[in-house]
Amino acid sequence: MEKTYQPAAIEQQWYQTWEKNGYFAPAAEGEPYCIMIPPPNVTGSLHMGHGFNNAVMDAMVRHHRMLGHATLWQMGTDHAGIATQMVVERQLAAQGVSRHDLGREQFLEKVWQWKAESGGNISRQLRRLGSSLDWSRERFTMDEGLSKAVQEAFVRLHEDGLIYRGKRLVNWDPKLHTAITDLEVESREEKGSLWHLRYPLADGARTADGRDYLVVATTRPETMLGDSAVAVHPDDERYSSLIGKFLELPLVGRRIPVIADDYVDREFGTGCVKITPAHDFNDYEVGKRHNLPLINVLDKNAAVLPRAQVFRVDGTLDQQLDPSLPADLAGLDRFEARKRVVAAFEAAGLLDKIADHVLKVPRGDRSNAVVEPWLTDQWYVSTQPLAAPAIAAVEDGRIQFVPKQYENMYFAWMRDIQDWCISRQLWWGHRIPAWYDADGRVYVGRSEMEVRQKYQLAADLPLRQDEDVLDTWFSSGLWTFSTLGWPEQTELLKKFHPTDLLVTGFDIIFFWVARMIMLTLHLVKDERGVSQIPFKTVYVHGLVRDSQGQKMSKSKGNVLDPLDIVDGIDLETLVQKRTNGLMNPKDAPKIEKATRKEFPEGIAPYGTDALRYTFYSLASTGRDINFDMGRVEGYRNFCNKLWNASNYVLGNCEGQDCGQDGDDYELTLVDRWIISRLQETEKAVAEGFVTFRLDLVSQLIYDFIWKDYCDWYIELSKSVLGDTNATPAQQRGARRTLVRVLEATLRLAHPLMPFITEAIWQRVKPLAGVRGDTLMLQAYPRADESKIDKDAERETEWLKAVITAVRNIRGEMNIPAGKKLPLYLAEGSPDDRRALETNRAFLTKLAGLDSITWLEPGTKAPMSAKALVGKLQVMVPMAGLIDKNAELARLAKERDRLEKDVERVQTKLASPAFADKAPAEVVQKERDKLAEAQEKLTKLQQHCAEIAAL
RNA sequence: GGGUGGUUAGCUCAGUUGGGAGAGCGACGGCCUUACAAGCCGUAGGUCACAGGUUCGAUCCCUGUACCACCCA
Repeated sequence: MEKTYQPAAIEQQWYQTWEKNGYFAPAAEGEPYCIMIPPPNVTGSLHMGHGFNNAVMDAMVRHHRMLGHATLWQMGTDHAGIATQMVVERQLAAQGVSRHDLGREQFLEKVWQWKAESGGNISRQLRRLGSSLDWSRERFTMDEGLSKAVQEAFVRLHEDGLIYRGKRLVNWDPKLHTAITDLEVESREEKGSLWHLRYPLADGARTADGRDYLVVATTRPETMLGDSAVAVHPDDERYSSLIGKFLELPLVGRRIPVIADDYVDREFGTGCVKITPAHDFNDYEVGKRHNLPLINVLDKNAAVLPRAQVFRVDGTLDQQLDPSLPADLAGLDRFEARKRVVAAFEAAGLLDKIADHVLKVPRGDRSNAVVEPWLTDQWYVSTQPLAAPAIAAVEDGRIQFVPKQYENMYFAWMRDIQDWCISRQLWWGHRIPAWYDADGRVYVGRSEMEVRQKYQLAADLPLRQDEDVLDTWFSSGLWTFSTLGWPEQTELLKKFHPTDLLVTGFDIIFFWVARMIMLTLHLVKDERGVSQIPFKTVYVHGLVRDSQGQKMSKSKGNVLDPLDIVDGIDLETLVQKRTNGLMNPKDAPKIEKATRKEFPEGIAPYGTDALRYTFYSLASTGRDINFDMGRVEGYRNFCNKLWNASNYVLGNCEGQDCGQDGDDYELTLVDRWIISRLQETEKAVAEGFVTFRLDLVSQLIYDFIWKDYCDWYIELSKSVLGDTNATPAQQRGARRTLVRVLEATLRLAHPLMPFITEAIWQRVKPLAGVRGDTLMLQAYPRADESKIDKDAERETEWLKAVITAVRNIRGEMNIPAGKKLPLYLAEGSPDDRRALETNRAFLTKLAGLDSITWLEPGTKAPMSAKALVGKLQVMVPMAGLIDKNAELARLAKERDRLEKDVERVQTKLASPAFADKAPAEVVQKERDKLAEAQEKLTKLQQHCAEIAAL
């Protein structure tokens, strides 16, 4: 192997080998295990969230594959209706072409062309992360098969009465010209104004205080054109006499009633609220209660219409109301119209006042345009009937969320679920399988032909298909089964559905998880006709943030590209990457400064394994994952440690007899100890996988490799392999242990760090007597409890404690590491004596000793620096080595510690309540602790006195 | 306003039936000891946000407060 760890030299090569050999596809044998990738957006490029998410899935998948399961982790992307259409439109715009210039068909060709050229970006990036996805079964939501599934789902839901078409108020994005759902709207507080407008009372009516007008307060004056009423609170005495009277709507001249409704907040503004049912969700509800007309005054661009469109609450046209609107406002954008309306009120003396006001402004998450509540015809999924079984599936445990607390979030949303608007006014997406005749009657079916047949329509009756497409999330909602061939009952579907695990961020529980559960339960049945769930477990993880806990975003300039951490990036390129294409270019200098400060040297190439390990170490149950580059570096060092340790093992074992054949070898105490520790680690790791605690798994493996194997076992092995006194059988035993433990450890760590483990394993396998082409397909280590050796562990702990005691003296006394020391041991028990004899060679080597003297009782020891291991006194003579005052200072520290201990335990034991009520064993433990500490303290004080007397 | 999660070492985070607080990074001191300076050895550093309560005993259980974050209205 190379002398130093070079991730770039091994990663891509191994990935290609794995993929080429088809190792990612499910094995023919074994219990099925399946994860469907949350389909990345086809326009997307890899971000830290993907990095984390896929690292987790890959660990689970590799783990199960090595457990011998037929493991399928299937790749796929979604077509991202709005995002993709925007990307392609932007490209066209650069050439001065709009999609309308091209027409629908040609535009879609352009999109497919774009997809072919640029859609594979994310796939390449996922490969770089080592994701063992089955690429041979890669799917795309717009593929023929999935499109068929989408169509089938729509038709069936419609037939079951769960999809309907209706005229409703929707969130309209006037920039993208499409409806979007609540979930795609982000409301943020922005500064605005509250305009107080006077509406004159009609028919000579007067307010209680004698005015001939009411004042309404509004944040959106332009919508007054569509007012249907003014509402007051029914109990508001200021206005009670006016309820049922009329107002004359300024600028428009329409008569509108004063109505009473609980919705009104008497404290807000003037207590009078203008009601605009066609342009506000709350007003829409008020309008329904009072049967008010819905007066739409805006077009699809949110510009004022020349004539209003008036509907009744049931969606039918209202032809009685005069739809006239002020001619000078027609065609004006809503914000321009707002200025004109306010000016007109002011000119007419009807502007009461303008107050500053902070309000929640709804913006589309894609376009950032202010979303307009707008009255349109849309398709809806009726969610109530779907929600009940979806709630039940989680309540009764068929589906489990990990961590469990997210179930509450799910329930809360499901119990208050709104019908889901699934139509989108886009071109890119699944066209809605509905046809209309000239009278606007709607027919739903799988094709025009089927529709004619199904509804017995004349062959020559002109039909036109609905122009709209379906929400991308509708197709994503079918993901777990559409990707397996549904509606056909394919073998894959039978074998792998329900899938086992879904790994996702909590932010899309509503967008995706909940909808998948609803749609799957309704549409997919097993052979006995029982509803299937989409997955058994939902592993919900937090969002990756920067080390300060800030959300990573382009506009904040704190995004990290996972591959820049893998490959490294120089500062200038990083600055450029972060400051290019900003929505707000003014932020560039600030971002540049922060970036230069945070990464003065750019980012070093840390490799995929180190990046992955960092993700695992942060994969605890919290909602935020604060990503810290310091930890990546730490885990890169860990990779390096493993690499170098393996170099040591190979150097000592290649070309040597490693005791693989026959049983002519001997295991020392420490061989048995490391084997025992390995079993315990394997056991705990298995538990960590079952409970999805990859942070604990990563910590266990880290500690085992670095602390147990490298710091102790390898060091101890040197005293056998480099010691001419050791027998050949012992040396064979040591080599055998070195190699076999390393080989098992590589298998243990492989799901987390696939590349480095594979690269090393290839060299280690022949020494360990293992066959196989790839570590990927080896058996995952399982703990053998019979090899857990408590005696070996106890004795090794003794050995480590004595070595540490000597090292402590050496370190504190500034004795050079190379200086060999004489060691005296006194007041030891027979156990200590025995442990010494078994471990004399180890102790000598690791503590750097030139002699060990066991002092029988009564024998006088030279004046020494002392430490205690249990009751055993560990002594390093001071003569010529140790300064009296230095030793006194060291002992003082130790004495302080002991005194604190004694005091604390004494206080505890002195409390009568403790002795009476605490369990006897706890009390006894405290007594023992006190006795031991006191004895140590006495000895220490004695020792201090002796030294002080020198 | 309602809800959820969080607050542990300078920083990023663990802490699993309540019984002497841990890791990595950073800091300090000493070492190129033939796998590894991306390293080795040693050391320091925490009234576990705050206030109550339950308990013999609380980082852990309960209540409240503060602050942070997110979700919903």
